[in-house]
Amino acid sequence: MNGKRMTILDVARETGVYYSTVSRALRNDRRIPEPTRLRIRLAARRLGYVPNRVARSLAHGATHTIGIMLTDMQSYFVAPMDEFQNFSDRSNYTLSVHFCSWDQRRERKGLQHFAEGRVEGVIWAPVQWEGPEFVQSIADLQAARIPVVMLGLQRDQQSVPFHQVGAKPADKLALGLDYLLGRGHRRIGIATATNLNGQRGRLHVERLALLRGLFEARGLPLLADDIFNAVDEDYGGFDIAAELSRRAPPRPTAIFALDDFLARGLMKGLRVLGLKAPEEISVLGFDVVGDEAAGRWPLTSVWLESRRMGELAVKQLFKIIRGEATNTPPQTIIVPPRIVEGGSVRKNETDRFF
Amino acid sequence: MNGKRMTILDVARETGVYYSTVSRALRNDRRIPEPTRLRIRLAARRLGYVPNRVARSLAHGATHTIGIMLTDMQSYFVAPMDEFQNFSDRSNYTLSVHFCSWDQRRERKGLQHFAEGRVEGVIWAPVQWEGPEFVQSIADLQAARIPVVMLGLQRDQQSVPFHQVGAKPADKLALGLDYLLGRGHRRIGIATATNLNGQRGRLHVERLALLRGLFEARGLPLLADDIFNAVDEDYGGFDIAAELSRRAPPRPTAIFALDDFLARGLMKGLRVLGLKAPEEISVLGFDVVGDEAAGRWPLTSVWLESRRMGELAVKQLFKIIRGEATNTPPQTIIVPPRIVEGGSVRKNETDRFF
DNA sequence: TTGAAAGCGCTAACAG
DNA sequence: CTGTTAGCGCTTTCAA
Repeated sequence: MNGKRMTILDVARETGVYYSTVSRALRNDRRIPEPTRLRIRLAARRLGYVPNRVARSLAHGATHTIGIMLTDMQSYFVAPMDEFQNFSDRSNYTLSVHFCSWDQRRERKGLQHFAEGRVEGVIWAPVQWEGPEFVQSIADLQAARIPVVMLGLQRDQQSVPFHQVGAKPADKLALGLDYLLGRGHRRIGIATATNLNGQRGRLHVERLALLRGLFEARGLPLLADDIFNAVDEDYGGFDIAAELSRRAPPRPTAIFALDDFLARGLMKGLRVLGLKAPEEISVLGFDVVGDEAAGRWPLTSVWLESRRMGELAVKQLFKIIRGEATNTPPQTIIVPPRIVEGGSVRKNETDRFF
Repeated sequence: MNGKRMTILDVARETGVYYSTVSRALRNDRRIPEPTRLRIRLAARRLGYVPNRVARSLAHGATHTIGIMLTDMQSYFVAPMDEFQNFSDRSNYTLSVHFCSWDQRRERKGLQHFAEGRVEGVIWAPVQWEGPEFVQSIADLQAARIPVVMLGLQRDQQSVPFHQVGAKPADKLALGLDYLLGRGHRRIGIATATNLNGQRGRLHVERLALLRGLFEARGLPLLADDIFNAVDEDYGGFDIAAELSRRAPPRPTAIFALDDFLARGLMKGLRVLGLKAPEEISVLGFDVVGDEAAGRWPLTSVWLESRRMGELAVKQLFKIIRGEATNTPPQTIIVPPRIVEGGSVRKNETDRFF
């Protein structure tokens, strides 16, 4: 149980060849004839040899690893992570993932760890785009000369020396609003949740402000009563649905729900409460997470495009790693907003029990 | 921008000391006098030196890294991950996380990667507890002599040579059922979702079967009509609430909801629909995720205990790593079930080990 | 306290 | 095709 770990030297001794021959055989070097290779591989297996990637990396100077730094373990990172995995699998790279739990100190430590571990690239969705920790993290990464692609966009877009991949909230909101206008809606309500704690609440504050501006810019009235501000973190959409069903017309003919949960909860709530969407009231979602393929929700919505962002980010990173793109100047890749129309509903549109 | 990376040799040259002195200074070796240390650190910073952990690991033979292999990025892993992080931070270890997306091949590849990267320990929540890939993964890990703690319990509990930390579904269900009986309920309904795809559906099938057995064992009748089987992945609890509100008494006085989502959706649905819980109907949740501290839900429930499991797992792993526990025989650490009433802890048995 | 030297396990350039 | 050798960047004895 406690024997020393095997090395290529042990395998060499066992097979009577020189250890560099073992090294070659194990890496399937075609210069070693097939039978010898096989013999060596077999011996390696038998001895329980496990290649040492630490030594390997040191020797040829490449770790074949990329670091992923994320704020937390949320569903919107699932699709991007999937893209990272697929792409790096194909390129024979592996991922090292860190979650900093929205803690900038942890984030910085993690990035340093990546640098010291000589990952060949980093994809980073930062906690914040400012502050001393942020600036320091950037300096660290630059000192370490590691290619970095940021997930998201910095507002002013000037001070970050790395590539960025993201979407502009204002563009997405404008697209959504104009979509509703295009469908003839003139009294549009907003479902939001500005009082929630943490990042989600902050996002809602930002979105509501932007949207207000867009209403104004279009000369569209926005009644205070038509802003539905949820306080239930998980089922706020339901409460809004209940509120709507209590209201007699005239009421908004459409609701722009400013996040995924809210939109879906609202949709479901309206259905359960007997208010027909979209006949009696339309719902437009925002940043809906998930794959179109799944098409689980008959919910028309401004798409989050997280998979697309992930894909673009990892592709860009590998471009840099492969030297196909100079690291300067850093590019800002803006993912255009898109509306996905619901209706591609799953079979069990009508829920049933048995 | 494209200069070579600095090494301790560069720092040594810059400061005029021998490179081993630099190595010592950088690791805060007290044999190097304070002023020299400072001078060296400053020079290192100035040159943009970043220590090379690959080389460091090779030299002293310890990577100070532990590998975490998880099935996917779900909320029930958030608390355990937090425990892993906290504990390894304190021990000056770092985490390398992999998600295999319920793909056993990916899982195995990832574990091999851990082995080749010489992680010092692995915490592993397996996709399945059987099958050739599983067996192979175990063999790999054993060959690599890596300490492993499994998250979860194998049903028969015999064939896995590693420590396991988990809870027994039957115990948890029994605790829940007896809790309801203790509160005087005699007609108890079940909210489940056996037809969902994937792991969640499978879990429901298992839970429903176990619970049926428990009803029988207690001579308790279980009406077919009182099994509410949701088909909506996200808002099934709502549909069940709607169904319940349609039913005139006599109806169940309590519903045992067999997962977190279902329970919370049901609870919220009942409230929105005007059925008072628990006055008119009681809801007992199961495997509710989250921190008691948050106490966000006034939902009495059999707790998932994921944080506790994470804590026990990482502690056990470090015990092995530190040699404080022999790796044989592997222990099975069973986390006792617990009911949390509306966010406050009810019962806390001492953990049993076998 | 610091310098010198021997590795850690492997890759890769160069001979043979 | 295979052996030889020189590192990769660092830690860690062992001297001095």
